[in-house]
Amino acid sequence: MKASELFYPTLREVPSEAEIISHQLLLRAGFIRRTTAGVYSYLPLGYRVIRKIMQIVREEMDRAGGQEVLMPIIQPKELWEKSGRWEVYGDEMFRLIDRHNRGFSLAPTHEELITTLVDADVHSYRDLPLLIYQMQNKYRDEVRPRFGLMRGREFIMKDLYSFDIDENGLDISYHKMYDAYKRIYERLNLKFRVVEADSGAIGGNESHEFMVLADNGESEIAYCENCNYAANVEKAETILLEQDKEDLLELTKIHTPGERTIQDIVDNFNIPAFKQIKTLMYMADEEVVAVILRGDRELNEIKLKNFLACQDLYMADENTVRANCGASFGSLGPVGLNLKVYADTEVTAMYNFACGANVDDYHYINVNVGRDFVPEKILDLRNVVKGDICPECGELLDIIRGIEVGHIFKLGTKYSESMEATFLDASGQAKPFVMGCYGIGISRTMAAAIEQNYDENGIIWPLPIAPYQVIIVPVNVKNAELLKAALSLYEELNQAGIEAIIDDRDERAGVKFKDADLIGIPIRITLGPKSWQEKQVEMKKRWEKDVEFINRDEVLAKVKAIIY
RNA sequence: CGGGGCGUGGCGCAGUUUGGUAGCGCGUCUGAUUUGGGAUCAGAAGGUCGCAAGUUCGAAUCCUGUCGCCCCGACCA
Repeated sequence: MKASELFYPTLREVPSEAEIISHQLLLRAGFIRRTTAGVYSYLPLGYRVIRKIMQIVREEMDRAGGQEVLMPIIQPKELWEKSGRWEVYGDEMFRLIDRHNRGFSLAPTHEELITTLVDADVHSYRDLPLLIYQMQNKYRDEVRPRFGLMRGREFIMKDLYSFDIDENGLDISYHKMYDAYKRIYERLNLKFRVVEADSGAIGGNESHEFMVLADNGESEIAYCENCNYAANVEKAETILLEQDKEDLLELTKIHTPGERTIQDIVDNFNIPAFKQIKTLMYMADEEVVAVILRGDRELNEIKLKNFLACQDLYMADENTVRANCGASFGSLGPVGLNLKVYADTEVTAMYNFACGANVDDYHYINVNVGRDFVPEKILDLRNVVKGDICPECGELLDIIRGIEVGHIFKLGTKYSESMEATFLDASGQAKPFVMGCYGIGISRTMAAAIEQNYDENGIIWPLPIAPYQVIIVPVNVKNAELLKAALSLYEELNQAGIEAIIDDRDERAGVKFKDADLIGIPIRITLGPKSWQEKQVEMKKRWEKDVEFINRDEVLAKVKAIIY
């Protein structure tokens, strides 16, 4: 491709809408343009990257036995009513109405449709297993789209759905996908980690997320260097260390006027946070419940929600709190509380701690579990932190950040049951398909690749997904001999199947270098007047600082050596 | 949905408090001089100031409404 003909409008300044690096660079380098909130056009360079990612994903899906299909994005309301998700999805789902006043969704995912589709034509266990996938736009009316491609309202996803006879079959399909996903991220040349995940609203039990590691990733990953344990902090567990027992002191109520936070009590009563208890009030559907944690811990709402198996979970407002406890936020505690109290496991290892007294401006000290109150249930409810104990091996956990680019679930029969999708097994019995679902955010992967690979000059594309592999820069196109030499080199690379750009624009060298760095082409070949007299060119790898002078005739071989 | 902010040429912004000929930098076009890390000089094009309805002799500026966008939070692949 000739740069003079390529549509890649680069920007010198950072558009004000872009907050994170991938968004800024994608805009500046002319890869994408915003159409409306959370919706983007992919320009030629951006779309090339998308296609490369798709191609790698496609090859690995096919290798694992997947079959690609294309399904509608516009889907009838009835489909979603059948599974119950017309309600469940709420405002997250784009909805539209046709001229006959019929309701439709812009599909956020395709479980309903694929299940219906397979059910219509697959009737026998002999036709299973079946692995069907699609790559296309999906829609989610995010409350707040942000971070460019990272959290769009329209995004490109690959989703594969597996249909099996039973749990054993699902295990096999699941592990095929697990392996395929690892291959994909290895081939994309991204640093990633596979983590145990909460399966969330989609349902099912086993679930893994594939995280591209990046310092400003949205997800936190707890991992163990020692044993490979890795889990999303939403899911990560830890082990309770045995504590020395203490003699139980007498429960005492103290006056704490104006003290509302854990930190207040730390500051003014010299009671460390780990000797206090934090009491949180939640509305679980219609029921008010209390949750207690060590004072310096954070509640993991997902763990709580999963345990309570409720539809809605949110923090109770002040009126509710006062009505149920007789005091406001700063003075809550489990003692004498007439509500179900769910206690984090760690609380059982605490003695003589402080907490609110359910009377404004009063706290208890020397509170003890069992003697002063009895929790409804003791369970793991907190977020793990750096330094917690690995649940697998007992070493210490660390926390790193990542971007979720892939997620695999075992769905079981959740959708096949609600959609009444069955096959006949060997004994002639109708059975629901046992399903799995396996997603990769294609457009998000593009953004994640940048978050992991950039410098102050721009993007540094991993070779497998770079829009072009080589950029040839004749320093001065008015120098006819130089331009001719550059063009001949360009032809040679093209013939050899190397994807190259030649920057034949009549621009100053500095401009060309800046643009080449910005768009992140991995290999730059520069032809300058001086070295060309020796028939030499300059080769620079985008991810390295120094340049190498090589003979013109070596270029193809050297480039191939880097690429393959 | 709660809180905060912004809509002025392609991009980044000033001008709005106190109404009076719409500005700056970058980019774009023309010419000259330049030519290895976003050149210099000279000239030029390009804006219904988000939209609508008001107040006024006069509105980017004041009032009302409306749309869009951004940030923080709750939510999420």
